[in-house]
Amino acid sequence: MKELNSTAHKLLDIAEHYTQTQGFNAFSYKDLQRDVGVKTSTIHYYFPTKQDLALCMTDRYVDNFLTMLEAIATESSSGQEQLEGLAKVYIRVVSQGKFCMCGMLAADMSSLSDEVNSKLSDFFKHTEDWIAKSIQLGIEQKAFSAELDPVTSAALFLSTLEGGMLIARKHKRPNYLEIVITEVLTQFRNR
Amino acid sequence: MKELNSTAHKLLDIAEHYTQTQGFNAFSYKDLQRDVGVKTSTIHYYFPTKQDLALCMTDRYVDNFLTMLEAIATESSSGQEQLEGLAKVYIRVVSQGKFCMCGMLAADMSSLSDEVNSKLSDFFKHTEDWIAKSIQLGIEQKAFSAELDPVTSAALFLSTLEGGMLIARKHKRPNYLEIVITEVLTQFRNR
DNA sequence: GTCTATAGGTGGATAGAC
DNA sequence: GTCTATCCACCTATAGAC
Repeated sequence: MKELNSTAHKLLDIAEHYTQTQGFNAFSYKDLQRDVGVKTSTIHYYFPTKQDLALCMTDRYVDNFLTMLEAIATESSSGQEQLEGLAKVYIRVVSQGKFCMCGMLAADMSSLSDEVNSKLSDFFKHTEDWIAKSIQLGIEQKAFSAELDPVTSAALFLSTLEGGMLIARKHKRPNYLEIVITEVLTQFRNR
Repeated sequence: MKELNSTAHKLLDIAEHYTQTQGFNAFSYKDLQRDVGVKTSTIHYYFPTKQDLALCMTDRYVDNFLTMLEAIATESSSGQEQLEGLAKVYIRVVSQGKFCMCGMLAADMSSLSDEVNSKLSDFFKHTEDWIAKSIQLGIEQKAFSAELDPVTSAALFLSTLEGGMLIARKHKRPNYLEIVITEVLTQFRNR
């Protein structure tokens, strides 16, 4: 990833916020101009096309997200607590009325370049791999059922996060996501 | 719901297709003009604003969906088979490269009127109620664990469908959705 | 690096003839 | 009910001055 100056980062911040709250096709360079205080021509200086913006935004987001996953895994040595740590992040996002940025871009995938789409697929794969490791750890620690297949269960957990988030946001009820996560974790323990 | 003539239905068909494949903000009246073969002014005759289009589209979709749910419940007297029947529908949709129309509109909720948003919330609530009934039935039939809470598990199942669909479509791998559904149903049996 | 100015296209939407 | 013609606001994007 390139080095970006403060203006570029502010632009990405706002673009990311719009993407998570409204979708990639629901904001314009004019919106960024209003919110950041630089003209649209300046925005084009940093991100010549909106596809470039999407690419940088995705790069930065995925980078930060993967760093955060590492931090959660370092902070907690319990597989179950790692999943709960990840869940907490999703719950906080939805309580701000936002959706997962990559989830939103996945919905808007037809508007995005192959390059961005490929990075989105990687995002889901990496996150799933991280979840699978935590589940594997949880099984070894006897917190989760030995019957679980870590890979399949990781797909289920991630699907639950994304889908629960989509519906919780629609209902404006962050607690909805909390409930479905609690339920899937309970089933991981008792299967 | 109003009675709509053949042209209006064709327009809704195409609008629905665009919504499920690209999102509500990613198609225009010009796209409908090209695909249906009537001028944009004619489309405005049927749907004066794009919000009106969204409303009619949602009404028709939800109507058809709830009818389909009734049909599935009638066809199959097994709770587990009812859930599998619903799952099959979602798998077919994702195998066509589409997302759940209400799921997509839920992502685009900031662009939609309160009326449409309220209908979307109802869609998820009704579908969840239907799922809860099937789970309750499955418990009575000893197919699902007696430990399950039907309401909570229904929220989990619906979240899994929506999230699994979002990710499966991103990966262009309908089988992904099939796997997560199989997993959640397995956990319903063994909890 | 940020600006003014503007091009060229597309968005949703309307008036009025047939 | 469908058309032609058109409006105007907005969109992404560029040229060129500072």
